[in-house]
Amino acid sequence: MKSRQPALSLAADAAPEGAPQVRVRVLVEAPQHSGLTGPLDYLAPEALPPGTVLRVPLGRRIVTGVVWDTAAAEGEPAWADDQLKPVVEVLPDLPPLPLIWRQLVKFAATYYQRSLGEMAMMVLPPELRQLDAVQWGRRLKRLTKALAKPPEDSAVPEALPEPTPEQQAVLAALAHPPADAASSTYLLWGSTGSGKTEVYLRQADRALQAGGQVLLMVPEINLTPQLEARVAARFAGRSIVSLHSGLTPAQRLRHWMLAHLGLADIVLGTRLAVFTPMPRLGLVVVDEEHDPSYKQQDGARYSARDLAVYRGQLEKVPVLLGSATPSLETWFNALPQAEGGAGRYQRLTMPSRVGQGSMPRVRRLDLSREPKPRPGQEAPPLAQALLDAIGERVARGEQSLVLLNRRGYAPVLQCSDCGWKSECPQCSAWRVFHKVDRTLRCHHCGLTDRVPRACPHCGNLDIHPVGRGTEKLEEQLAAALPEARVGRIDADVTKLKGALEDKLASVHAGEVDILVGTQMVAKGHDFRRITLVAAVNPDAALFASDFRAAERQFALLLQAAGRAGRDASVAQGSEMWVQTWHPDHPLYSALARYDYESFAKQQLKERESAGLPPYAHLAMLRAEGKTQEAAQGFLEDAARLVEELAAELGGILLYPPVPTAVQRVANIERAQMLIEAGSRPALQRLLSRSTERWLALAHQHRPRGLVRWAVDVDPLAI
DNA sequence: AGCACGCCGACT
DNA sequence: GTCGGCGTGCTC
Repeated sequence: MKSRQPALSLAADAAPEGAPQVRVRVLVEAPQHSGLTGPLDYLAPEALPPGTVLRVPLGRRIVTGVVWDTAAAEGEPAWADDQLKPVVEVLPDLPPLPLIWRQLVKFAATYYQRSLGEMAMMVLPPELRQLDAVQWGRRLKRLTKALAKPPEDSAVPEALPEPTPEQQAVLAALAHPPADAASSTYLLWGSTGSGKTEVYLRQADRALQAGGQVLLMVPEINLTPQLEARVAARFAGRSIVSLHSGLTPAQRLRHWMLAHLGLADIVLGTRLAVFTPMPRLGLVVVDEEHDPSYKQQDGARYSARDLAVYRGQLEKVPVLLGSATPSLETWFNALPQAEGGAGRYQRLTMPSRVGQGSMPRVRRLDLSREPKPRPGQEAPPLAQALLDAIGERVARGEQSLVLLNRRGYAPVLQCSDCGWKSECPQCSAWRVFHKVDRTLRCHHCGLTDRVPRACPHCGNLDIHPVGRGTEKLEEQLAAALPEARVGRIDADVTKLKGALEDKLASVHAGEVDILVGTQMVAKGHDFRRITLVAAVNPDAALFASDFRAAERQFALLLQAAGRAGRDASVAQGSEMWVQTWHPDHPLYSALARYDYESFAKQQLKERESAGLPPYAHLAMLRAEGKTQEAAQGFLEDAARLVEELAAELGGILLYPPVPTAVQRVANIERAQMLIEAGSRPALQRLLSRSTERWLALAHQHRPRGLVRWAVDVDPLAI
């Protein structure tokens, strides 16, 4: 039996004569609602430099922490020495996290309204937070032993392609930035296939030659194996590490440590890599900077692209943002002031495709002119003309890519007699019919059941699918074009490890004539033999309530179009088909001309008149509760609590709370309240003064059924 | 978040 | 009589 003593004497007893004397302030993992927002005081036997990673007692456990600073902030009530617990141990031979890392963490915590401790610990490799000093020592020993082995140096450096005139111009501009440049953040605006990657690689080479490290960020690493391969081939003699959530915890720790020690030359990673300490950082590249995956969608909702820009300024190193369809924020920042933009970034342009490849011709297919199917007759899977065009390509041995952004066989199942629909019992959403395994699956909470034989409501045997997803499209195409080999790639196929690679390999090997897929296939993959891309149902985005839907859709369609015609020999006849009820919509006409610039101009005009980003700054206060009233009740009180402050700051609008698009997920009701501000500083001031009040308010609302709440700064969707 | 304490229902 | 449900509160 363990005898327990009062905590105070425990600390005093544990400290031997003359031992721990120095106070250190330590960040530990402590979520916002814990009330522990700043660093905690501990005693150490000697002064520990800021950034030191150590283990400290917290309550009844021992946790990992980071030394933040040494002096207590003024005005903060300091704890008495005899109330402090001693530091347990320091992780040996782990260099302190550098000043810039701490500045970045501080900025991110402040900007995204999270506690310092949460932010700091969240951006360290999860494995590091688990290890004590002994375990850490063992890991480090293994790491150094592996490094002692001489690197195999068998790689033959590949012959460099001659840069195109456009690439040369961009590289020259990067090499000689104007002396009066406002910043060293660049937007590399280059059409799909214009050779942006070659610019990244050459610029990376320059940074490496100058003794620097390179941080190369990509949206999703498993979707861009080709980039990884190219980097590896180009820099064969260099140490390249990857950082993303798909690594094992041990790998991730090892790669992070190599970067931190300055032993890795290139870090290729997803959004979490933006926080990797790199002592010799010389260049940051953010590929496909418009991609929504750069925004973290839970916990601390940071934008890795925006933090990369901030980090570049901190480190005084150039940041290269690359895209064919930049986010409107970035576009606005790169637009010269003379053209109504912010003129913050320097814009570099590469309009042409490398080699003889050209973008496919865009054909808008007007669905309103299609013959209506006779009653009782099922509509063809695609408009006849499109079906014919695909058929011709099958006959010629060319490949087609058909995009439909909906997984499963049918989005809902319905009873023809009583009208029952396959509603999810836990969410305000339909459960999707998956024919492959005959299940009904909720795409929000994951609830899965076998498809019922008969209607669960009235017993009728005739329950039928309504609408269609990729599974059904695959089936329909196979039936309509029996001579074609049809394949499918979506999140369901990819769930199995290695399945994506297998599937892609079979497409590349020419074993598939028609590839059906969701948006994930439109990203990144370099398909040489595809000469037709078709978007089957892209109209939904035209009228979505989300103000970013059009921007996203334009990027997606253009990216999809970029999948076709990569090979000069087939580029001539390649086509991008758009099946639409609104062929004259400005989005499609801009797409048909590959005119991002005028699309962006028109979108910016709309954003300006609607008071939306980049002309306004948004934050979303989100709440989850046991009932919708609980969630909305909190938001109403939250608004009331700060409306005076908002009025004082000026230019701030607090919108009424509303249920979220999918109101209930896993039996939790969700609501949100939009906050709009004319300036970023005003929004920041409001939020920083509000979060502490909301914290206390949330406490009062807990018994009333509030479950969770959070602030989302610069939300992607509203 | 963990992890305790604390006060009410069904079991060896 | 105890095991255990999760409500409330604290962690330098």
